[in-house]
Amino acid sequence: MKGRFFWRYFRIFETMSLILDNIAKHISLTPEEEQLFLSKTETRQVKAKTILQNAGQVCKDGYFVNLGLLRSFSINDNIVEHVMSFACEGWWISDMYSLLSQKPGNLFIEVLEDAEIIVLSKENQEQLYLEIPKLERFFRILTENSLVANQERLMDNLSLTAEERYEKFCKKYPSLIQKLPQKQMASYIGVTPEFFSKMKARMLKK
Amino acid sequence: MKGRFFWRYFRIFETMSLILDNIAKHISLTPEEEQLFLSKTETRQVKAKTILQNAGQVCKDGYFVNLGLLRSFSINDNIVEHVMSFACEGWWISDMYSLLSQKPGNLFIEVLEDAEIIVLSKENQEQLYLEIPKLERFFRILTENSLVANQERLMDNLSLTAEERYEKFCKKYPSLIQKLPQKQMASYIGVTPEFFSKMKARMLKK
DNA sequence: AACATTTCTTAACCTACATTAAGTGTTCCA
DNA sequence: TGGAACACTTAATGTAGGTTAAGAAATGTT
Repeated sequence: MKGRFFWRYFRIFETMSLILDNIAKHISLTPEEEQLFLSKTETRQVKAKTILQNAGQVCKDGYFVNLGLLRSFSINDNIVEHVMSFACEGWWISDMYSLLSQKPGNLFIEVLEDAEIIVLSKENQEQLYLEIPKLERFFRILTENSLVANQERLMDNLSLTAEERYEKFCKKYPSLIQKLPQKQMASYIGVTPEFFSKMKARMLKK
Repeated sequence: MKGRFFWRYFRIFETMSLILDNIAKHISLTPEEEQLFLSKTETRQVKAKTILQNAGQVCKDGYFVNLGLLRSFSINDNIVEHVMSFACEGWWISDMYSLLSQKPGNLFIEVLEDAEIIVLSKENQEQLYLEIPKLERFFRILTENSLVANQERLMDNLSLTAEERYEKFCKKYPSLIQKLPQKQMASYIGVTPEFFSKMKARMLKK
């Protein structure tokens, strides 16, 4: 049992710097600023299948993933799910629309694999902007990269076949393919699980 | 002929403040900072059909539209065009991927209607970030809003029919519908001009 | 180990949208 | 002002991907 605790805290210690490394890639903070940043966050262990955010509610937090796997998705006509994004180690995830507008959102955020996440509340984020203005730059760059990725995905959906989108997805996120159930991938590239299955069989024949 | 010049300069004078108003919605600049900002930009008159940015080239500038109408689009297999975005009065437009990465882009930027634009080069933008750090916040917010709009469009493409996407587009950009040729709208919502035409006829019958 | 739940596969049939092609306005500019 | 280029329409035919349904694997839970 001791071992368990050891590993748990070791892991937290180890992953604690992941988010700081992430930030350091774009701006440089002093050790004091780093501590201030961390003090405004909360690290949380969450189990698979936990719903962190429900559609219809106002989103209060952004999440940074230390370990594990999350997804955000919307539900259509109470039936069909559409994956907006996945987030694994080192990625941020949130319902940006709701977080920014503070209006009820359309997205669910769900834990796909037991995860350790860092929670940054909207409130604390705003405070941090005032206390460490450099963070404006960091989140600007983060958002810019998100936007570019999203624009590419949009154009891909308009111009590529499902097969081409799948191949692109595999190249772009090789680590995710191992972890993801097929239906999640199908939803992300924008086809039904049935068609996805057929498509994969067809691709194997070549 | 005198009249022409008068109106031309009157218009520039008048629209000059559009971009400042735009900025003032999110951050407040001192008059000096406003002048500094403007001094880093260049106002340009461009005629319809001008191509401001070519795919395959590195994008050096962002454009703010004072007057007129622009679009960005990519071309598939040298045949099919897909509209990424439109920009009319008060909107920014650029090839974000290329502008940020400084790698050759995939987008064309074309003037659809004679326009007056404000050009902000990447270089000057970076300088302005250093001289007026508040601008980080402004462009962060701008990018955030872009991201949210783009995410919604992506989900709409995954979950709505062409008819529903068209209706949404009409509600969201009523002023654009008047100006845009149908084929541009068709391309934006992601269908062929032929299908778009058929769809409109079908919708009228109801 | 055994049951329930979820995921994946296969197959028959269906539909939203694409393609091709031909014809009819419009716009523009020499 | 006339014709070339472009924008829009209509219609026949084609197809990528959806729907429904049923069974087989895999996974989780007790």
